[in-house]
Amino acid sequence: MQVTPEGPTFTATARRAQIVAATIDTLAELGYGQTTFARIAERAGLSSTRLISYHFAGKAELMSTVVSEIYGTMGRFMGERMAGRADARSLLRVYITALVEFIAGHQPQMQALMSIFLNHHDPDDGGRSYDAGDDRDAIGHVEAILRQGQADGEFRDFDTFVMAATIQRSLDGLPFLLQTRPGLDLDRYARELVTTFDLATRAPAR
Amino acid sequence: MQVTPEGPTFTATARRAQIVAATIDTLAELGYGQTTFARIAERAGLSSTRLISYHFAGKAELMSTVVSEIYGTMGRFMGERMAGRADARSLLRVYITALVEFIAGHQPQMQALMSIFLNHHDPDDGGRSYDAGDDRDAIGHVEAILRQGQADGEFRDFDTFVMAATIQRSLDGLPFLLQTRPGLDLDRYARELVTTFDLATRAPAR
Amino acid sequence: MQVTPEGPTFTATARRAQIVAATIDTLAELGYGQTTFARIAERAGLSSTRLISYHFAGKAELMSTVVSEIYGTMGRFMGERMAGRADARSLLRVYITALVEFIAGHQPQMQALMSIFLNHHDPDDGGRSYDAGDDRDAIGHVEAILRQGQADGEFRDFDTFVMAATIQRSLDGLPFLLQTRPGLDLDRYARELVTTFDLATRAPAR
Amino acid sequence: MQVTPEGPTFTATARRAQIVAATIDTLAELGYGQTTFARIAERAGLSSTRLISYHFAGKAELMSTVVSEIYGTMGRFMGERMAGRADARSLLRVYITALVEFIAGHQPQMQALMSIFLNHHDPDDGGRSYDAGDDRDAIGHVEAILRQGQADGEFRDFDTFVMAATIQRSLDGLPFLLQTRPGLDLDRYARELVTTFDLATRAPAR
DNA sequence: CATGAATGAGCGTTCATTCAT
DNA sequence: TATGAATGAACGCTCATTCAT
Repeated sequence: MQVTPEGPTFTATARRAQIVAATIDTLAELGYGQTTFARIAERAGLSSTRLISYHFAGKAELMSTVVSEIYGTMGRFMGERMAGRADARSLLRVYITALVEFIAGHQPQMQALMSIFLNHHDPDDGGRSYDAGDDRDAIGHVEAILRQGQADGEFRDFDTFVMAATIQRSLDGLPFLLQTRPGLDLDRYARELVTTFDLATRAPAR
Repeated sequence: MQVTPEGPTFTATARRAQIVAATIDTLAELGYGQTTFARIAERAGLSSTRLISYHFAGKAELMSTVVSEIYGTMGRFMGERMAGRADARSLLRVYITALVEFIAGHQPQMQALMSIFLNHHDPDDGGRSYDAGDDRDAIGHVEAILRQGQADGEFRDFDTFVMAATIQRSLDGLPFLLQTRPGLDLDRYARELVTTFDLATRAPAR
Repeated sequence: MQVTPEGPTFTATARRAQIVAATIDTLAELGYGQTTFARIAERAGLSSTRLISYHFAGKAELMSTVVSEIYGTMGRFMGERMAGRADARSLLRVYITALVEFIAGHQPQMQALMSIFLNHHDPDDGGRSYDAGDDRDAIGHVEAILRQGQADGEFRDFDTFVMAATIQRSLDGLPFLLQTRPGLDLDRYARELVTTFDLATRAPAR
Repeated sequence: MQVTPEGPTFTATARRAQIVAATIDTLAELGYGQTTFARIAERAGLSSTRLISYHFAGKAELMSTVVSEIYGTMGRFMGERMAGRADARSLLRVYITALVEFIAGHQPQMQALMSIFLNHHDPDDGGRSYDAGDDRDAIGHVEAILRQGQADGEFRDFDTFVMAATIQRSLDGLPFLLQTRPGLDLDRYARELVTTFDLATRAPAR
């Protein structure tokens, strides 16, 4: 007799993934305000919203699942790209280039994230949005690179927090730019950002 | 005999201003999704939501009034600060410094704007948000400065659109940063940005 | 010193007439349900609905004024046309012909009447509509003619109430017919009705 | 294995029927203007108006369901009664007799129909009421009988449209008459109408 | 005679969620 | 695992009317 380990069934996992995908599309297309269980169910081809309530404890859990899922994918992608880099200038260049590439390839996901960050106020969390917590991670990551560069003498002396926030913002803004300019040349965009922040960060020649 | 031109009464103007102010506060504090007539009325101390419907044709008109009001204030402020500047480096420096100052002094307004831009999809406008149209103006303004700098030989050869968007994003992000770090030194923040974008834009010494 | 007799001012009378006219147009065009003080005021070019409340005790009084006004006009018109007729066949013929003419010349008024009859339930009157009371008058008038015709031997023996109601309904229906068939030949319509009810009512030849 | 075709559940059908019935009663008793979801729910004994919104897409769908339902019942009734009749005089006689009987037995339904026709302006349909479309059907049906009678030489030469409209109006008016005279003898009413329109339509003896 | 301001009640509709299988 | 049925609360908005001048 075989002991089946406890855990979500295959079917359940698939359903959850399907619902998450439909939620991302709805968020990207209609915005947070219009993203209702009814519209998600319609897009996912579900017979009723009941299935969403069944698989997720509530709207909050659904949204945080969406966020986790996207961050997971992004984290794995970035980890692969940045592996084996050592010096800060390379790390920063690769960070920017890779993130532009990821964002370009995951536009709906990025728009979904933005929608959630700016709108989903969790009442149990004192009304705080996700933004504060989650975006700090990204900024922290960049800031670590910048600090290393300064320690190694590669970068000039600037406020690492301000610079990290500026870099992160320039990347986060890409989805909005793409909305206005769908034909934007992304390689060029990455190269321009790399050059801009290379000039802004590097230590002056002696 | 004086002909008094038709127009809104003093009382009406005051009420509208009061409602707009309460709307901005609510948007900043609770986000667009939670900004309902009931909550606005409560914050403004109105007896019922009916007074909002009385003074504004609908939620859309209220929101666009909020946007116009804030943009008006900001435009006047920036106009005063930038008057008399001629060279691009000065203009850019003053633009960044002044906008940081304005944003720091109008945090709720800025958060209200962001809330509206990202959530208020006008169904009559094909579901488009305000963002596309209005933010382009700000980017266009910065881009004009950058182009002038390149034409005058002050700035190096970069993509003015990408650079303008990057600068604008670094400024737009301030409210979020302040939310996380309320004690942020704004003078320093402005100085860091000025330095960063001065290094990133200026023509190399020959 | 002249003693001005008590009573409505000229201005007031004019305003009331203006409001009544706008009400009739609105009723005819949009139906009772859409006939609100706001829409009446708009059509009458009034600055606010307050003027209607000022001149009429309420919606009920406004509506009953509309009814009275139209019935007054119609009564005077019919009275003139039927004067001098003595025999029932002539009276019936003239009644039908004249009423068709009046209705054709007062379509908005007729549609307004229908709207009110079918929709304006007066809660103080036990929810009764105008219909019962007012339409009985018209039927009563026709019935009197029919009774006279039977007494004089001109008409055959039929139920005068049923016949009167049938005749009145055929006339009341004209506005709806005109709505569907704007080009309807009214002279022909009147002649057809006259023939129809002449055949239906007259005593058989001996 | 039996494939059960998709479709409304038994429970859902019952609920819809219950709501439709309550709607008809409310329309008949209070008129269209007072027929709100709240009053319908109250009459149907529903816990909230939400149940109506749950089973019908909106007020428009509810009203058109009411109309369809009544027309369906009426159509089936009339079809049965008129089956097997061939000559126009018989058809007309049966049509009048059967419709009087049906109307007498379905007074609330008839009043509900009238309420809807005269008040439910569909904004998506250019503000047109149901009246134009649906009542034309009834007139068209009668007109066909009249044309046949003329072609067969049974009826004299009259305008079939005017005559059909007159006949239909005399029948449609029955609910209002019954409101004023609840004790009206319906058999007699039908006989009087049959005689009236027989005299009015039949070809003169040669 | 006129009017701007204000109001409570009610409208149809949509929301996320729960109940009962 | 899935689903139809039901629900109370809240939404933006419109109603006729009243207040105060």
